[in-house]
Amino acid sequence: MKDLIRQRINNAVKKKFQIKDFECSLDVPDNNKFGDYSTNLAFALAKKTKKSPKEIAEAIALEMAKIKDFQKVEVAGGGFINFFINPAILEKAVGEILKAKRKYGSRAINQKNNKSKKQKTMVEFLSANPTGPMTLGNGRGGFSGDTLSNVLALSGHNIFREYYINDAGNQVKEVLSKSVKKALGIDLKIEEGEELYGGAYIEEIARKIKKEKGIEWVAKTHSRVGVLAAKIILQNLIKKDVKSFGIRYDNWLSEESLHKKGLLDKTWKILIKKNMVYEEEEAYWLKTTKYGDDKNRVIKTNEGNYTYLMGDIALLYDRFVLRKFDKVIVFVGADHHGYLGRWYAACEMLGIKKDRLVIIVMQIVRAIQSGEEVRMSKRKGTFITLREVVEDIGLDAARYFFISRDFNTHIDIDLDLAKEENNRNPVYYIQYASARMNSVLAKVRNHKRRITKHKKISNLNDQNSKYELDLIKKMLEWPGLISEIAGNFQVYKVANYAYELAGVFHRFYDNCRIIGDEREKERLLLIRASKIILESVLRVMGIEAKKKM
RNA sequence: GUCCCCGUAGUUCAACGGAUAGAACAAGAGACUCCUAAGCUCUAGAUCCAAGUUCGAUUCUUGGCGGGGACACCA
Repeated sequence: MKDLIRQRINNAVKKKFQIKDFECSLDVPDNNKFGDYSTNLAFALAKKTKKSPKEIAEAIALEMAKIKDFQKVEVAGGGFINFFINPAILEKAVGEILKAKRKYGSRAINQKNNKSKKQKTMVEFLSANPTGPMTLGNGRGGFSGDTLSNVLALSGHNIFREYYINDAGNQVKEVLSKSVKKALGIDLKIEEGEELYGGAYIEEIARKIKKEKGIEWVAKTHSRVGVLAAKIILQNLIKKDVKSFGIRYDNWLSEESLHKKGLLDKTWKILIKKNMVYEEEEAYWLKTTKYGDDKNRVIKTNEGNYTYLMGDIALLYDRFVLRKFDKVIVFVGADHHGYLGRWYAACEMLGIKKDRLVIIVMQIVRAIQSGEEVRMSKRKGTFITLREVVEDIGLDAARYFFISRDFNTHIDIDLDLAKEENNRNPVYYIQYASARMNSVLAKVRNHKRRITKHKKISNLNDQNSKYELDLIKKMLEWPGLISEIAGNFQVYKVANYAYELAGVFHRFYDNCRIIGDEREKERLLLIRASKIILESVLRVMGIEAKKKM
């Protein structure tokens, strides 16, 4: 719909002012008195043409009013052009929804003739360290990453979901090892200031390892204790939760596997060859400042070990060069924002255009309980697991909560309040709309056994169908929203849209009698269409479309 | 000290640089002989401060103030 109008605008501007290149907005105004769509193009063109916005707007409006897609084209507010869509167009659009069903809005429908290859896109999200259960904060990346993947898939990307397991570093090989040993009462040196993982889960894992391998093995083994513990955590805690939260992955990639394949050595040689490494104070440094980083980074320590950065670079090499992804999107927490510089620099060193790497930085999630922040620390064993929260408030509510917030905003969750106020979670408002749709359709099925088959809705006009029109217009925003989010990654807009869609549906439902009304046929079609859209939206968010409540 | 994010009704969140700053919850009022009242309708209530950019700034720039996070030869 939007594309269509934009095209019409371009034609009109070309005809009237001979201008091809210009930018202007095309929005759905908040207030429907300003039409179904609105543009500011007259302001944009005012400078170029040296005419007043009003003059320009009137000329364009006059031209566009000739097109029968519009019922009315108006100039208002000193130069805005407001378009009122002809209801006949809306009738047709509903037919398209009913025909396309769950594919409505996907690229397959929008661009049938586009044979260009799908973009091969990787989304890495969650990637919680295998040193403990997933915490509350992991919910943000987990659910948003999952949702973004769904949106991108719908918009025509070839999506590959990957979880990166940090199983090769100190945290696992040293800290986790020691933590397990300590839990088993094995004597070991703990340096001052060194913090180990604690809490019940460590004890449980320690017992399990002891049972499997024997205490002797644990006592005389070093890093492999941690590696084993990480494996157990990944298997018994993380993968299990991920599955029950409805999150899917195409691949679980272990950092250790990159080491074993010799990818770090290989990437190291490439960097040496490109003269990107220098030696100073017995360590090796990477010249990341050459590509915009604020300082150079150590890449091999004076003890001869690669730093974590080397692993990241090998990972970039693996994803872009070996596995040939066109684009890689990575979700990271705000505590990693300082790494962006070196990652982008590394990309350029490897000859990878840096816009192929998209890093989404999510702000921190904090938990408040009894008025105080709960400091999450796997080491102290004080943390709130994502599982606890999901069990408390339910998966749908938890998903909605995390998905519905912009990544740039900080989230404080008051746990007491969250439980108490859970029944006010917007997700129920949305699911209630779904339940109402299903309920009406079920009733019709029972009485008449068959829902009318024809797919055309007619006789729409402003007088008798304000609520119907509002519903249709909202439905038609869905395809545009998918492509918008595929471009700007603002996943929270899906959640907002779901809420708005439910809202126009509730108002329609309350104001328009369906069964027994003279417009019954039309309204049933509307319900079927809105069910298609709402279910599509909920599917993207991984939230159940309830049939009953 | 340097860097990143945030500051909007009492509270939680919206608003590609656009028109009268939207919702929800909390407060107050209203409507069911009819498809689910977890819904609908109405009332009251907000842009942290100061300059700048321009037809127009919650949005962009600069400087404050306030909150959060990051600044390792750890990961």
